[in-house]
Amino acid sequence: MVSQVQEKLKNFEILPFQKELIQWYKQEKRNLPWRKDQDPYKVWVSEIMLQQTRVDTVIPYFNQFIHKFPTIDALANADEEDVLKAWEGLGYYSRVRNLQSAVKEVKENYGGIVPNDPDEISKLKGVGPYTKGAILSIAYNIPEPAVDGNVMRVISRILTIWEDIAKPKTRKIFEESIYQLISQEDPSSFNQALMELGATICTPTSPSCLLCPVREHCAAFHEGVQKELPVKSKKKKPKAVQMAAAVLYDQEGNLYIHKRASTGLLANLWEFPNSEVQTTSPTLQSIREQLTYSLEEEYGVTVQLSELSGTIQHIFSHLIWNISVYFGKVEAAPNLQRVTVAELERYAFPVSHQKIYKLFMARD
DNA sequence: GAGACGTGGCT
DNA sequence: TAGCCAAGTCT
Repeated sequence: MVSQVQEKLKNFEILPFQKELIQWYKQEKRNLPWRKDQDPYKVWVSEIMLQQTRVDTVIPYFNQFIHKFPTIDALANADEEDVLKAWEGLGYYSRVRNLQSAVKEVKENYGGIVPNDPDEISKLKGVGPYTKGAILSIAYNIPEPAVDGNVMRVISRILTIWEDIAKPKTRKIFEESIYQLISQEDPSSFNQALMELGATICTPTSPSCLLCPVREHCAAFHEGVQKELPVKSKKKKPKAVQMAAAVLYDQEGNLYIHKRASTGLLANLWEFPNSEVQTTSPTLQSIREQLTYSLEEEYGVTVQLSELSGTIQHIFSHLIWNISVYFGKVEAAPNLQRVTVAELERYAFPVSHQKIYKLFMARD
C-alpha cells in the first residue's frame, strides 16, 4: 500500500500544492480561540477537546476551561471534581482525566514544559498519534503528520486512496503520504490547512470542489469520484439496555447521589442511584421491584418508591439507556452522598442524569 | 484489531 | 426518521 502511495506521488506537484493550500489557509482560516497563540498547553487542551467533537461545541468549553485552568500548573494542581465539572457535557470523560494525569506528568518530569520529542510526548496519557503530530506541528513547528478524519478524507480524495479509513492500519498510509507532502517551512499551517479544508470545503457528503484551492491537484475531482471517497465501513448499532433510577430526597429537601466507578463508562461522574434491570426475566419482576431490591442491596436503602414518574432515553455511541425514573422519600442514606440542591451544581453529572434531575424538578 | 468510550447536530 | 457524523485513544 505504501508503495502505491509512492507511485501516486511520483507526478504530484508537491511544492505548488503546499503553496496553494497554505496561502488559502492563511487567507481563509477561521478565527478560533486556540489560534490566538501557540502556547503548547492551549494547543494540547484544544486538540483533546476537539477529538470526535465539533468546533462549535468546543469553543465555549475551551474558553471556560482555559479561564479556570490557564496553565499546566493550574490544571495539575486542580481537584479532579472541578476538572470533570469543567468537562461536563463534552463527553468522553476519560479524555480530561488522562489530560490532567499527563499534565501532572509534564509538571513533575519535564519541568512544566510540554516535550517536543515525538517519543516523549507519545508517552503522555491520552496523546495518541494524531494529538502527538498536532502538538508537535502546531506548537513547535515540527514536520510531523497529524492524521485525523479530515486529513484522511482530504488525502483519500486528492490521491484516490480506496482503503477503508475505519480500519486502524489504514492511518499509516495517510501518515506516509503526509511525510511526503508536508511543508518543511510551515508544517503548522500545512497540517491545520488540511484539517480546515476538510472541515469547510472538502466535507463528507457534498464537497464544494468549485471553491477548493487545490482541486487541480485532486485526482478524485478529475475523475469525478469525490463523493465516493473516502471508503468507510459502517459501525454497528448501539445495544438497548433497560435501566431504572431513583431520585431519593429527604424531609429537608436534600438529594442522595452516588459517585461512579473510576474506570469504564462515565468514570468518576456522579449519578442518581440506579440499576440495570431485566425486562425478560423469567420471574417477571416489575422494574420498580427490581430497583427497590437493588437499592437495598447496593446502597442499603429501604424506601417506598413512587409509581413510575417518567422515562428517559439516552443514546451513547455504543449503547442506549432506557431509564425508568422513580422518586422516593428517605430519612437518610448512609452509603450515598447527601447534597442540597444548591450544592448539586458542584458535581459533574452525565447528560443522562441531568435529564433525570430535570424530570424531578418538573414534578408537581 | 474490534469494541468501549459521549454528546449534539445534521440530513 | 435512523443513521452518520466531529480535529481519537485505550484496551
